[in-house]
Amino acid sequence: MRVIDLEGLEQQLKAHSYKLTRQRRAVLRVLATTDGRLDAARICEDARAECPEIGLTTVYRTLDILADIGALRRLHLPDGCHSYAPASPGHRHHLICVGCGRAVEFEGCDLTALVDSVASKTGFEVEGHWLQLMGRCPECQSKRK
Amino acid sequence: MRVIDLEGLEQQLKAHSYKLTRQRRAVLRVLATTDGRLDAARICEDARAECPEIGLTTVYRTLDILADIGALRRLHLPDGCHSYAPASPGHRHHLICVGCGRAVEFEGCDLTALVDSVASKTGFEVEGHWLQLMGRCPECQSKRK
DNA sequence: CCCCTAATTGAACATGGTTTTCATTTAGTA
DNA sequence: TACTAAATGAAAACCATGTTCAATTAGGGG
Repeated sequence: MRVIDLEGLEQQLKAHSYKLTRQRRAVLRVLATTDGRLDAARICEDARAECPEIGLTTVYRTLDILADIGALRRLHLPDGCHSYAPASPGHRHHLICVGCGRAVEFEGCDLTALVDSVASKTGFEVEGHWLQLMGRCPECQSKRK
Repeated sequence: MRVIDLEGLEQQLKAHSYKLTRQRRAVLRVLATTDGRLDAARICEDARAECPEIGLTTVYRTLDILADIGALRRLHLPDGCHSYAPASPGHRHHLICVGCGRAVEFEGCDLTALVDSVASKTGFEVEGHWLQLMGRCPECQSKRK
């Protein structure tokens, strides 16, 4: 199980002058300690272990905040949108397991050559890109036999 | 206005033994002749010029079929999912205008180095990737002044 | 340390896009 | 032309997400 920096997340919230409520703490803990697929409903369910009265509404609100301040990235999966994965600062992308939904960050994509060539061919101003790798994590590979 | 191969699309449907109905023809024509944003509601609206009785249900069903047989690709935009763009056979990606939603295909991404490096670092079997460029098309650039 | 106030919350309801249901129509074949 | 499975449209169901609003609470000022 991957553990990311729970305190760091709390600091980020405070830095943006958001209050640290029990509900938000619970959501952060789920994000910091899970490695599977994270949609709002699942996060809510897990968060109830620590904070039983939390509602879906609050989960959505918290996810929005975290995405705004860059602590979280929305993933778009083939079957739909809006799973979430914790995001480090900087330019990163995610590698997503098609078996279990686990998301791993990576960096070091270099698309400048591609972007330049496409921009000059089309006349577009390219403002950004969006890249995800899809694959199968080691656990799901062995489960498969 | 980009015009793609309408007859080709019809052939593809027949090749998969789908019937060529008036409704499907209308949807195909919209796909073949538009270059703007294509969500289901807009497609339905446009298709009514040729087939006034077509319903949204049928549009969704037709889009599903076309995505299944690879004639269409679902695009995921920042504000939501599920716009569609006609897809040529082969390995292509789309460059999408954040202003008007127009989508342009391109090819020639070469990610093998990246994929290999990420795969060996993470132990994942990488099965595929998904890349979209976001930018602003020439028209939307001039509109902006 | 406690009060105060603005921020936060949850329940219920609203919304919007997509899917399902089912009786009716139709494309393509015999 | 007749037949049959596929396709259709209207309506209803669905599901994820957003909004409203009265009640609660975090955290700074006193």
